Amino acid sequence: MRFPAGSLQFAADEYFLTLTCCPQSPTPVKPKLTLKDIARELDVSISTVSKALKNSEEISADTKEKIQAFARLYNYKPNNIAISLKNKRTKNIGVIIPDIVHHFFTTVFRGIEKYANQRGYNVIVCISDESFDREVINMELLANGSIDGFIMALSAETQKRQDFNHLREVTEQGIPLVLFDRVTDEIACDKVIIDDEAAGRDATRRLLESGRRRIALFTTQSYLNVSAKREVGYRKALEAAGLEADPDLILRLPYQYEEEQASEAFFKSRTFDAVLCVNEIFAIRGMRLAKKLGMRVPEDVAFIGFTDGILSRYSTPSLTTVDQRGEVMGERAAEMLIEKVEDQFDEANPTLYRTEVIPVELIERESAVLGKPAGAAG
Amino acid sequence: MRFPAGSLQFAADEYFLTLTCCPQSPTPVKPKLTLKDIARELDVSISTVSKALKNSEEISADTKEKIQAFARLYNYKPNNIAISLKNKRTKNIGVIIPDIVHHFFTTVFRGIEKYANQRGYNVIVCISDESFDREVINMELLANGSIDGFIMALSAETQKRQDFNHLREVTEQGIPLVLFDRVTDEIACDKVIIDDEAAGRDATRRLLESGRRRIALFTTQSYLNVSAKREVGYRKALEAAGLEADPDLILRLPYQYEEEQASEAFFKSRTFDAVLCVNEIFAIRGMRLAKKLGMRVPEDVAFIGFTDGILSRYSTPSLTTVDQRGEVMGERAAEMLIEKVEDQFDEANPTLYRTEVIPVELIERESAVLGKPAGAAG
DNA sequence: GACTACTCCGAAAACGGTTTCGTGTTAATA
DNA sequence: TATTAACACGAAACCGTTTTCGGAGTAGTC
Repeated sequence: MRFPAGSLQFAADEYFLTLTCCPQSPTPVKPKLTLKDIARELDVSISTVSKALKNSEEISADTKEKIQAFARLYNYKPNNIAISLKNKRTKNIGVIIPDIVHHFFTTVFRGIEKYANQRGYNVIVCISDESFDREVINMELLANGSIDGFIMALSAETQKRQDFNHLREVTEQGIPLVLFDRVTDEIACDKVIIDDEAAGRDATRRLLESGRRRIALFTTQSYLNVSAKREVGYRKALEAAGLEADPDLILRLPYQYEEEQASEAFFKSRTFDAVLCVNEIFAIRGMRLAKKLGMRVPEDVAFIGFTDGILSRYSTPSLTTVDQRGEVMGERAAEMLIEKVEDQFDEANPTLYRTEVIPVELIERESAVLGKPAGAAG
Repeated sequence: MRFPAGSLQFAADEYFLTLTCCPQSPTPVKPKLTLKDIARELDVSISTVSKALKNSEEISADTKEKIQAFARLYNYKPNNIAISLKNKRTKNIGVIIPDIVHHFFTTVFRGIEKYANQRGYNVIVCISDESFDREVINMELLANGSIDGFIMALSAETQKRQDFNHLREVTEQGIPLVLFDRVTDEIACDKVIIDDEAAGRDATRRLLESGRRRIALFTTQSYLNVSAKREVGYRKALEAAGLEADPDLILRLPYQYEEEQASEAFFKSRTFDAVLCVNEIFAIRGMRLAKKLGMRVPEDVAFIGFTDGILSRYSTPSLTTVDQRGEVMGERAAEMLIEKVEDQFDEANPTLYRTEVIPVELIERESAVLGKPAGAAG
């Protein structure tokens, strides 16, 4: 069956009689149309079809119209995979994060997805689950052509091991990489972070300014570099106020702890009037425990956390917290990555690697009443 | 530069001297090795290399060893895109969800990612953001070869419109589809759901059994079919207890509401001793308001929510809630999808579509003390 | 009538693999 | 010594695009 050349009418049924192959699925499948199919039906060459569909000057108006009409009628869509192979770019970006249930990563992810999607990119996610091996495996898998670039935050285990060969390999292959939040100096690439030290310092300073004097710190094991930096800021703020950091007031908890023994003992054996927590959950659990032990929040003890998640907003009292601006981080990371990716295809412009610091914001709620910041010296 | 045939030693530096092209990036890039490169270096044909690397019987032990050693040394990894094009399968699955920040979807997603990854599949996520258009656009984009199948939950707007042509198109093309949670009868495909009606009924019954008599319902606009089903269950439980559902005790809130006026008015003008909420946030906000208005939870008013998220666990009082088993749903959805995908490549076995109902679990915490379930008639 | 110029289109290579089939070489067999 | 089978490998098609290049046909010019 052939269509008369020049005719612009096609009978849909007829056409699919030729294409529909043996119905093997519950519903007979319409196989996807290819350039070859169109070329065959319209008695032209594949190259002509390809050019006509991109409105090339090379093709006559008549032929273009005919081909375009046919393509539209049968809803032709080019095969992404073939285009990827040909162009050596996939319009996919790989995202590797330690955990998706953690609110902060979720918001970063949303920022990435939002921006990438808007630029016509898709996002392939892998969750390392804080495991070095899964991070490596997933990266290697994706690096073999599936993606144009990576955005990632290092797993806890990777940070503990300080082994970054998988990252090095990827960058050496010329695959753009953007690290966010959990980054390392060992790898030269674009980075998006917040100034954790400044955030820790400012939060502590605001507590001091509001009259608190004995400020405790609830933090994680120190190999998580963001926690370590927040602790440095905490110490600096105390020093600046002429106070000494009391090691007794620092409680180091496992990243995901369940029992409350350690913290309860801590509460009972120390006196303090404020707590800085390196994340939301530590803060919520701390507040709960404080209330259980008869302290009032914020009157007796004030709490400041990190991560403006759902818990901060809805807890009672609601949590004063450092908003890490996850969504903004995600958007910026995606923007930096896509810029690098698209530069690759232009020319050789040796743009240097940048580290962007996203300004954080202290959101004041009920768990710590701070008043106006004093002496906001840059 | 050639390697002496039969030699198993290769000098890495030498080799890359030939491959390294003009250093155009900050660090000179090592281009990825292809079969062609190996063939050229080892003076064999591309087909021989391909076969040797898959340990084909056709190739002599000597040659295989030589080729495999070379490939290992230079860390050859086949190009995923090329394989996808050839095999017409990508080992990617597309996931389209309305929202990633919502805890329930996050856990489902984790279940999907976990199972898929374990089976060697990657996950491409698109967020519809509850928008019909974004759902359609993303689906069409991915359907053109990027993925082997879809897992999705319908956006709110899609459910409101009842327009499912984009789903129909995809299934007609023979692309496997699994719907979860927010599903529709209009489309024939695999589905994974919980029995929302039974969950609503059982939660209500348990409240009745614990002595509550005036049970309110906090729900969303009714076009979200899961909410509607939970409401049906709620009504049936009341009927079964010989009570009538009081329309005055049903509060319908916008899906994402901010002001608390409506709810506060509701609290002040009605008397009730329990509340069933169709999600976690409604419950948390309800409890907060109740406490603010001087009611004790659970003594004066008990709360049961849906979704066992982070809020349920950490709120004060912690929330008694229906665990929707997001992770299990995700795993099962992925399992069903991959089964369908891989069946396609075997033979034509017209497996019918299944709807799997994941049993839910009522997690009893502080906000509603229920005691043992009475008369657990199946 | 020969030359050029332009229009319109097709052949073919390329992307990086897989796979079928054919073929040259060697060794075993009659 | 001729026949055959097994072995080891290569040529080529294929997946679905893009793109370069060349060529056929027509028209215009002198």
